Amino acid sequence: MAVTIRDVAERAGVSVATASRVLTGSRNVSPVLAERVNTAARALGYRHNAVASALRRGRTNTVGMIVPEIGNPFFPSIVEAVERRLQESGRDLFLCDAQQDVTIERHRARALADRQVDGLIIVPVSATESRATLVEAVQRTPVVQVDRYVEEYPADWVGVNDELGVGLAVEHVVALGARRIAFVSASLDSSSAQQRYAGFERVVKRHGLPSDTPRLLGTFRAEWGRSAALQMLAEEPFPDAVVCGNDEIAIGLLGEFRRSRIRVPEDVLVTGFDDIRFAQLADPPLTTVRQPGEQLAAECIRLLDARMIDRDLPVQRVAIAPSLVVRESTGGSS
Amino acid sequence: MAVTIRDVAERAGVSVATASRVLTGSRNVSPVLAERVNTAARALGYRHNAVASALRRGRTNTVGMIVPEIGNPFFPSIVEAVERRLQESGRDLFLCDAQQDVTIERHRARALADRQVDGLIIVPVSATESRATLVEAVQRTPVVQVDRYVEEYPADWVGVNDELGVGLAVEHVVALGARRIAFVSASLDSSSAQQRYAGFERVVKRHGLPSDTPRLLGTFRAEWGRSAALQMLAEEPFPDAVVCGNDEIAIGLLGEFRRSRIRVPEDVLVTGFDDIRFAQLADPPLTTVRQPGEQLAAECIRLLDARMIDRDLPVQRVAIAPSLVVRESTGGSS
DNA sequence: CGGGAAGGGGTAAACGTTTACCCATAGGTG
DNA sequence: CACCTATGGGTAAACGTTTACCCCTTCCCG
Repeated sequence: MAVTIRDVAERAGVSVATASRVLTGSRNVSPVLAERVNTAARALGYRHNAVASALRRGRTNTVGMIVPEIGNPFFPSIVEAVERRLQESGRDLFLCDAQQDVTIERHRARALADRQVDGLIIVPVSATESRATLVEAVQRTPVVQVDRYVEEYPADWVGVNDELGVGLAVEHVVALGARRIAFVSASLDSSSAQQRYAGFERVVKRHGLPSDTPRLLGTFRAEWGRSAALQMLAEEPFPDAVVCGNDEIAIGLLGEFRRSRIRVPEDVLVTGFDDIRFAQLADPPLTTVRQPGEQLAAECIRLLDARMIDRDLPVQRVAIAPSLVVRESTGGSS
Repeated sequence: MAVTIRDVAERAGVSVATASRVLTGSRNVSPVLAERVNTAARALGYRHNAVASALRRGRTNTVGMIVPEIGNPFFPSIVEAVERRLQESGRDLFLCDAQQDVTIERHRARALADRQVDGLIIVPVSATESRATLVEAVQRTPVVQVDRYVEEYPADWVGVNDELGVGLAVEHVVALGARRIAFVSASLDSSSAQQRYAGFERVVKRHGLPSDTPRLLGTFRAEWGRSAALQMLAEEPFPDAVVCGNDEIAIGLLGEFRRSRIRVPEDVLVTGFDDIRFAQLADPPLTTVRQPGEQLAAECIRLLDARMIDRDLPVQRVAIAPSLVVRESTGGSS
């Protein structure tokens, strides 16, 4: 079998305790013995057994993360940022995909907890149906919600102020003269969808804009953007601007408008949300609300670490203000 | 602390052995006792400790996966497919991101092996510099390479026939009358880049096409597509067609062409590779070579399972034939 | 020089499962 | 009835670390 710490100790002529102390640096060991242990370990090709260590210490130096769907290009950006942060403290990230399914999400959460991750970062699939999973997870391990959160259960959260973000987009198109503004987003299953919708309604109301414009709620996918576009094209009057719940929807919308010879931004203004990689590559480049991924990640790890130190800390919800990125889909930079 | 199998056994009035046997189903237990154990477990909220189990059994029911960069939209699609496959056999996937860095890649591989994953699926960052990592991993656990492979080290691989795939694209534009064909791709660090380049040269040579057209090798990113486009615009003569090493490059290229009022496909034909989600949303929708993600995933798991059963199996390399998806960037469907 | 503290070493008991091994009983067979 | 096998149960030894606890020196200080 594999070489164990026992083999190392034997070859170095010390006890396993000493070997362990050298290898983990948990206590001072005389330089002579330390050197002997290190050479023995190297010579034997010793590899630390993280499972045994985890069993004994009760911690794994590992953080779990669950995202609703890794294919949604917004999530990879935040995963990458989180991973970079964790690396600084020498921890590893295990990433799981819930495939937009709360049952799978629950399985993943359990699998991670069963493996004794030191903490869990989760973007809940649903504001309501992910609650049970979250509650269970919180009892087992420190948990931080990112981007989305679960209703009626207080747990740490860090994300962008969605409500404000969509507000920025609406204000922007209003400033450009739009009056009839449509909203295309995902159905209100997730907190982001809810908050973004609320932001839209708030600003529309505040400016006394017509409220009979389309509010089309489907999914956060480009497919939905396409069909929403078709739906709007079939109806009169056509809106001055379409504010979208995320970039993918907006990109789908742009594609369909293009096909139908609707010019953006001349005939209609379009905005997105997230500022994913492809937003600036869209045709025309997409005005959108940028989520500051690095900050989100930094805050997320901070929260998680705080919770790991003290499970009884008061719940924190950190909302970071997003910023508007103006591109050609609303006429380009001022 | 948490409730252990010992607590369950006690409450059910049986030995830990019996409790374990009921809970894992490893041996027959009389229905009466089984029922008692199950109710006890439920009542106490018993959760299986996967770490302890892993230590004792030497296996974890877990597969590790490392991709060069989760932000590259091709990888999520294959990750999703792999995850679905694994789910069928009740295993979990732990995904890691190498951030395009062979050092991080090595860390991740070790972290996964240290945690006793039952197998490792890896898309190597580099054809040469990932070799050491791969060799080390293979000694510790069953490994399957996906999409890319490492040079001069025989290990299982499953991927698409890149050489053939690019060939399809070139043949396609040749059939449409293109003579001067440029190639924009990533530098030849990875096997995919190498194979795709080889496929390009082979078909160009076979048709006796001019070989003084641009061969621009940078990265697999849209950014690079942009600058390659600028480079080509600055030179005479302008090519009839540009075959790109992946979709992201092609999309960057399309963006720059659009800005420079070069019409696609009228002035130049453009093809991609991968058929990522955004290929059909590009402007114009992108003709590309589709990687059959589900098949890749299925084959990958099959290989991994075979290798888990017998470590001494001869090395297998499975190349799946890709297919061409014709869209408007080359004039649309025939 | 007595006593306490500090430093560095070892022994062995955890951590929570799984399972090899043993034992008792029941049932079948010659 | 002797013997064998099948079945279902328990005991306790792993799995590889970490660490509580103990011991022995050495050193410092009053």
